Amino acid sequence: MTTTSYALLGLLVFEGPESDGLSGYEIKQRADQTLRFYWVSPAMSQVYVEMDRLVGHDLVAALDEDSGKRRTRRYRITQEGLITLRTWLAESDTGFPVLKHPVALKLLLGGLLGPDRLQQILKGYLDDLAERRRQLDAVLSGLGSDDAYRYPGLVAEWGLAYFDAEAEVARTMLHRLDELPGGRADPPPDAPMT
Amino acid sequence: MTTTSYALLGLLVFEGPESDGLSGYEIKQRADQTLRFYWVSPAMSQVYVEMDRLVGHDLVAALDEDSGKRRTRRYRITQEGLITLRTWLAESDTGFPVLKHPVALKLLLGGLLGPDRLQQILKGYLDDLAERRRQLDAVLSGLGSDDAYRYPGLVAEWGLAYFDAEAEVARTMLHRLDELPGGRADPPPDAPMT
DNA sequence: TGTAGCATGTAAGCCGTTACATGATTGA
DNA sequence: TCAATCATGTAACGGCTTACATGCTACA
Repeated sequence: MTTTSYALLGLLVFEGPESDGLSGYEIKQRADQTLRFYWVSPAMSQVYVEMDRLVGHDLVAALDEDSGKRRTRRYRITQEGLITLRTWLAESDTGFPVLKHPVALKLLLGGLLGPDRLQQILKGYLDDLAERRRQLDAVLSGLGSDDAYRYPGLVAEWGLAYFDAEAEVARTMLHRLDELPGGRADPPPDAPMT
Repeated sequence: MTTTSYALLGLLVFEGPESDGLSGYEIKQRADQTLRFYWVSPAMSQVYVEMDRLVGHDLVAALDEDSGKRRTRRYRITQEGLITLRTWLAESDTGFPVLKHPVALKLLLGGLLGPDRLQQILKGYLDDLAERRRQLDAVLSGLGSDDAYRYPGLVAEWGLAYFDAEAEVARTMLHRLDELPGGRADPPPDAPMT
């Protein structure tokens, strides 16, 4: 059982006991709306693999629904799944976040690129951030004020704050690069780091 | 060639042309000091695998140094490596950062845990953040004011700003959880999300 | 003399992706 | 009727980790 397994298991919690559950397809959609922003949204194929595993551990119950010629397998969390999830939440070691930040990586090697190009990259990042922020904001609005989505709401706010903080830092870096000497020109291809 | 390959290749740039280069062991140490904070620090074994690959592409030159009975293989970036790296920096699609945030994930499922335990987790996160911040601050101090480390310095400042922003959000969440109704008590094990 | 640090690698295996394969249903 | 969406899966493979294996060197 990986963290991703628990994350997907967690998505099923929000359906409540009287729901039919979610299809793999729907699980993927929920993951795209929530998990994507601070964990990962696993590939469609991986969702099915995880569900098989969870069913194997009796943490999830699968029910096939045949309507016409099409089979839809719906997944619900079991009592055991709920207990296991709660135990994991309370007792597992909560690791430190892992960040893979290609913009920071390129900034590190800025000496090879020069402030100009670096600023282009940072501007691109600002655009991407604005786009993501919009998406997450839409998700937050979609949650409504329902008590059941109180915690997801908090997480979404966390995400928005993170995007805002990143945008501010990126803008700061943009200005810092202006002040840098040796800017405005490409270094020759054999120049060492300056 | 993965992003991690380029990241490790990038570490060699800072050695300059008149250096002997770095041993795999030293590369790992540099990665622990810098890459760790915004990319990954690959396992020792992976460092050697990556170096083999880079040497295979002629982006890195390896030189064995036999002192006594011990062999140390030192790696330097080649001209071709420098050009390839610069091209990658300028032309590769700079993806959006990927964040794996177990604290946010647990907060999402806060309904199963109750504000109390959640606050413990957030406090633990604040401790971890303070520790990381100290480490990164030490790295930044170690860089000195050498021009060669100007960009690494900027990245380190980015990291510090990120840690500070995270700490602030975590503290905000801590207070929000106080205001939440239904706190201060564990939900019964069969309670649905509240 | 023994332990921490320096130094290099191989093997097994997990997690997850992309590519592939198949087909039903809905609506323009 | 065609495309988008719903729906489920298998196969191949890549990237990375952990565990394992080996040995030197400096120093307390």
